[in-house]
Amino acid sequence: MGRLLNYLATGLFCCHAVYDGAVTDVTSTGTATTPTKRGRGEKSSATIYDIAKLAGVNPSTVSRALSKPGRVSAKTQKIIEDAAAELNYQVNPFARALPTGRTQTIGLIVADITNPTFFDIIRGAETTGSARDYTLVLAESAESPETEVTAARRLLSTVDGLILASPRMDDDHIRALAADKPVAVINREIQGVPCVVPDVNKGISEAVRSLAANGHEKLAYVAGPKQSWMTARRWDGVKAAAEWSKLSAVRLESSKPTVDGGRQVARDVLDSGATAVITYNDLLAIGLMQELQAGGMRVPDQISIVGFDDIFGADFTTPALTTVRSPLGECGTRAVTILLDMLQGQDAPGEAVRVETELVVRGSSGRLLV
Amino acid sequence: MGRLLNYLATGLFCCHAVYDGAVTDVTSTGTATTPTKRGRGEKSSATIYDIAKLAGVNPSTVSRALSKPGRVSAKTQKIIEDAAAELNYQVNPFARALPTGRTQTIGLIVADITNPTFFDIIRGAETTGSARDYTLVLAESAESPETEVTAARRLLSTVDGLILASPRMDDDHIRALAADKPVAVINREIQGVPCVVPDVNKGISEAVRSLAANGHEKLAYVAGPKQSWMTARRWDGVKAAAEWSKLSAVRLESSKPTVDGGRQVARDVLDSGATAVITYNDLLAIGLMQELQAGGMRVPDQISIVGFDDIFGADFTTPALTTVRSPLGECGTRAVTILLDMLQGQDAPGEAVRVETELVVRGSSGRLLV
DNA sequence: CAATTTTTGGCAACCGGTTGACAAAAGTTG
DNA sequence: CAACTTTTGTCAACCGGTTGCCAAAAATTG
Repeated sequence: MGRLLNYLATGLFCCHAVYDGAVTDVTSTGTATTPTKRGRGEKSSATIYDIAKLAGVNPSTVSRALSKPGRVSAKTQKIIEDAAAELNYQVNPFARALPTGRTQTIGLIVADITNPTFFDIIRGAETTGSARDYTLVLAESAESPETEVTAARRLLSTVDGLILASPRMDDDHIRALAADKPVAVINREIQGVPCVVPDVNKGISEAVRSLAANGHEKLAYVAGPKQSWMTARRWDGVKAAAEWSKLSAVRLESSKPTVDGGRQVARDVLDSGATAVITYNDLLAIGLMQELQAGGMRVPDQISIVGFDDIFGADFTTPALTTVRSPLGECGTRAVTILLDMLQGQDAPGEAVRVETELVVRGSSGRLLV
Repeated sequence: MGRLLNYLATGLFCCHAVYDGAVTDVTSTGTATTPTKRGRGEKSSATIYDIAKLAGVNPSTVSRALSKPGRVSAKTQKIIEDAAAELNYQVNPFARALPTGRTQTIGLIVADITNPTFFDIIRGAETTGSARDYTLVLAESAESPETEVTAARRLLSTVDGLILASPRMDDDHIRALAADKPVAVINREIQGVPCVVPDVNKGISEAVRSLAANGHEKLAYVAGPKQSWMTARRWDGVKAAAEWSKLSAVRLESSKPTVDGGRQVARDVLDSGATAVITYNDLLAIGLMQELQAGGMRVPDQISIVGFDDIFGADFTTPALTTVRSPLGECGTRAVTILLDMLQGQDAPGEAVRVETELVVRGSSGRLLV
């Protein structure tokens, strides 16, 4: 890498283009009145100067007509809009961002693009953003707090606001970011920063109650990454619910929150003597179930398994996975809504927004047959 | 939506920020010598003018030092770099893009972000792009040719080059795009446009040969979407391989290339009398297998199922899915490489780049027990 | 050491929008 | 109909880089 490329941004962007009209024919290669061409020979698109010339007004009037509703008379407005449509005008986002700093984009940082947990968050955020004409910029932190901080800093200079999904960095870093621009956090609660968190208690209570009703007495919780705020919340929930239902609960650690991590923890699960397991996420549950079945255990006859999140593929397994569903899509939607409202000058919600979790009963949990 | 928002881009971006040094401390909130502040009160970052002042040179010299290797003397270069490091300088991508048109980004259009088939392509493209200091911009077409064309046009104005993964639009549209800026296509072959396509024949031959060896005589192929170029290639491959192995092959249509579509086609599969099925993709295979098992069929004893692509989750099923793996990650990598080479003035490869497919044997295919 | 070539840095214009200040035009009111 | 207020459009500066052109400085050559 060149010595100076240090200063360049790199990475992965993705953009679902929504377009609600105004362009008559995207396929046409040339227009009747050719707009200004760029020196480098590419056919560039029309500018507000082209429109101004065609409409017989000043460029700044065009700018106002196109972005300040009500600032120009209806008559001029019409003329300009027609000219814009005729020239097939599209704003140059760079030119707009340069003086204003506004980019019509919001950032979203996730730990791992390929982790299905985040799909729904991304989807929800994207959809909600699109509906309000915002583009979502998503960065990956590769599960590393340092990378996450760097990515967040980098992103913050390019976007109007930032969403952190299951952040791994510490509270102070997040507050520092929030001091610069609007920030919303998903899956973690931080004083002074707007947060959207699934309220795990309802789903966990349902799960534990269901397990108790099926004759289980000893419960194991397979934890996720230590830095994850959620892994602690879920364990708290499990402990509390188990106490309430008079079950014993033990916490086991996993090496990583993946299918592989689930396989590796199978030994510990067996050793613990638990007949029911709740895991930090679905991937762990799937790996665990595979390994247990490979070792001859019957699910759910001998051991019940309950996952967390209800990710894509949770119903591919046999038996299909019982899981506590987090409404991840809704989290994404809520976070974007909060952020955009803040950008429009509204206050952030005083305390964390809670969304409900619920138990999805499938085949991997049930009555204990001894 | 406002009357003028027509002119705005909306959507979803994602960006994995890679950073290879130069910034000493991303966490520091204030620097010793405060750079220019923006009117709106945000702490904005240093500009080349700040650097120029600090280094005692002209801004244009700073610009050259930072982007034209070898244009300034080593001594000045050093002074400027030090000043840049001290001020924690980062280029303003908008300011750079405005005069040059170069954005250091490439576009990638996929049919559906949540379709796991594309994960590996995205990952591969992202990784390769990052390594060469390019940002990937990804757009979703929602499986619609029209949306795809619109998204492509929109994107093309913002990126330096475009990658189309499994495009649904027709050849002429793609050629029109390619006339404007560098374009590379994945999963489809188009004369005159650089393409990266998995060579399905090897993988399919292996699959069919393996099925024949296991005593199967009648084979069904469950096709994907009509517009998909690949669905035809795969059927061609299956037909040819079946003929070679003296199997009979029948083509069945699916309503959509999803788990649900797979479930729906189960009836037709049974009616066809085939004892082995190859599907257009893994999702179809998984749905089909679920439905057949639900109906009491034993896989693979009574019917063998082979999917396509080897997506995330293909091994969640019981039995795990046998599938023809497309090296999707490699496709992404290759496409980006071609594109970046073109951007550096190299010629596009004269004909399609082929990557190998291979059979991954898991539990869902095997000997027919009658 | 003068003449010539090459290297290096500065000037100024430009990319395509936005926006504060201001004046002309239009509308209101007494 | 004059005086005053409001609406509407123009001017010009600015955002932060890039780059062609030119002259000063340095290096090379005779």
